[in-house]
This record gives sequence, structure tokens and C-alpha cells, in this order.
Amino acid sequence: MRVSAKADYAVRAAAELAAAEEGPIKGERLADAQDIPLQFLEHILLELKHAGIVRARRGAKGGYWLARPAEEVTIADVVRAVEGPIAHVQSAPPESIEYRGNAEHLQEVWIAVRASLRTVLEHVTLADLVSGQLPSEVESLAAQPDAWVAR
Amino acid sequence: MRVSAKADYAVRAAAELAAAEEGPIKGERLADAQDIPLQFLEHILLELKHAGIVRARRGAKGGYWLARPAEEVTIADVVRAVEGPIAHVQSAPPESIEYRGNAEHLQEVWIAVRASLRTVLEHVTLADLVSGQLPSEVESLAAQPDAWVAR
DNA sequence: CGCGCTCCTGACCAAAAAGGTCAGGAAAGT
DNA sequence: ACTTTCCTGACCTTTTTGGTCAGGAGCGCG
Repeated sequence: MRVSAKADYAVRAAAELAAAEEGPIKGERLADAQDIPLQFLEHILLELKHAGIVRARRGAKGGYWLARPAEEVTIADVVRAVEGPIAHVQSAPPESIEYRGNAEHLQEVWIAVRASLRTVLEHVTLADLVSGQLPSEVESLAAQPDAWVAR
Repeated sequence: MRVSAKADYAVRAAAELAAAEEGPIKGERLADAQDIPLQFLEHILLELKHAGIVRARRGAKGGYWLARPAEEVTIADVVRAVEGPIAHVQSAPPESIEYRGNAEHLQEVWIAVRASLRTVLEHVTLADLVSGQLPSEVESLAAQPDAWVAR
């Protein structure tokens, strides 16, 4: 139930790419801007590339850019590219698990957990993230003061 | 962003305890009912005990029972007892992280993620789980057909 | 063409977490 | 006293996490 450094890095790098309007951006510039270890970041960018989220060119004038417009890339896309499926239980998707006895309805709970994560992660695009204009449902979740205190 | 076997086991065992109305239940019976390795389960039950969720007695007629009524124990309580805080980012609570540059609003997104997890996990009690009567918000999340397909 | 720049890739590594097992001790009941 | 059941710590293997290192491959420019 935690967000890995890798996923956090990936989203931050993607946000930088979404913000840059001109040409390819070098890995080093992304690493500097977001304070991410360069060599680790390049592995992450490679995964994003394989997932079709990012494109790249080598050589002088090379760098990375988004494969699609920032309005069409969600945070869920980025997270899935580096962490795999969201909200798996025991490394299996919740819809495939069979619960017995008094835990029978636990499946619905994990499904609801996944659905609620999706309502946030699949609705915030990189463009939203950069502009700070989050979707209203997400905004209202983050707006309640309660959400900002640890438990 | 995944649910560990330990957390899944913990909730299932807690559900069995919530369902049992008479006296202490032996670890072995819980393990059998939910198909959990006994020795692993006992470690989990110990953690639940230390968290004040479960109580136990040794010897013949011994076993485990809920420290509080099942209506007052949420799934979030159980998950936190064995997995620690929900939705930490890079092992730190999202409200403590400072984001720079174009990722500035990422903090709000992670806060929203945590809030959305809480609306599910903190509102479903063990009594709800056993009876299958989930809170309406959770029910409606799990009801959409979309929630049941993998991505 | 050649050279430098930058991405690309695989190998490697240490530390932590996940998912258990084993052996023994301590309390409760009979 | 003896059995039962929880309690506890030590240990174990495999996977994941969070990186680093070394070299190769493609791109652009003079």
C-alpha cells in the first residue's frame, strides 16, 4: 500500500517532460530539475519508453519527450509502466481471487480499493499535474483538512 | 501499490474472529478456515494483539478474540497493524514531502490517493465484511462493472 | 569521415522486505 | 504434573527496492 521511489521519480520526470514545450530534454536536465540519481532515472525513462509513454533520440540535441500530448497521459499510465498493475493482492488481480468462509466479501473490498485508486490516478493527467488544475473529484479529496493528517 | 499476503491474511483472520460469537478461537481453527500457514498466522495475530485489535489466552480453552466489537474495528485498523501507514511515498508520509519544479502539485495527488484509500478502508468494519453489507459508497465503487476488469 | 554527445542495455550490488519455518519458553486449564 | 495453546526470537530463502558501473549503439555536426 505504498508508492515506491521509482513510481514517484517516474511521475516527476514525466511532469517535467509535460511542462517542456520545446524539443527533446536531456536526462541530465530532468535529473537536476527533480533531484533524481541520473543513472537510475535513465533506467526508469527506458521503461517509460518501452511502455510507449516517452520517446527518445540519442546524440547531441537528443533527449526525451512525451509520445502523446500531456492531456492524454494519466498518472496511472506512468505508475503502471514502472510498478505494474495497481492494487494487486498477493501478486494477483483481485477479481481472480476466491475467498472462503467469513472473508467471502473481502474480494469486493479489494475491488473497491482498486476502483478508488483508479478514480484518482486515471483522472489526473500530466497536464493537470503541471497546471495544478486537478479534476474536481481529486481536488475535493485533497481539500478536506482531514486528508492532510497522518493516522 | 499492492496488498501484501500478510495484510490479506490479517483481514481474513480478523473476519473469522468477528464472525465467531462464542469464546476464544484457536489459531489452528483460523488457519484451517482461511487456509493460512499456521505459524505465519500466529506471528500476524501477535502483531494484531500488540496493536490492541485482538486479545488472547493460552492453554486449553485458549485462543484469540476481538478486543473491541466487530462494528468498531475497520479494515484500515487491521491493515495498519501489519503493514504500517497506508499510502506512504518513498517511506515518508505524503504531507511531509516537498516537491519542486513542475511536480509541485504531486503532493496533492498523493494526498488524494491516501484519502481515497481511507474512504474505503476506514469505512468498512469487520461486521460489514462478515455480513456483506458494505457501506453504500464502497458498494457503489464495487458495483460498477468497470471495476472488475484488469488494466 | 570522425568525433562527441546522449541514450541504451545488461551486469552487478547491498540492503530491505516478503513470506515463511523452527525451536523453545511461558501461561492457562484439568 | 501434564497438556494445550499462545508467545517470542532466531533463522531462512527469494524477491524487490534502489541504486551503480561499464560499455555499446545511434545521432548530429564540423
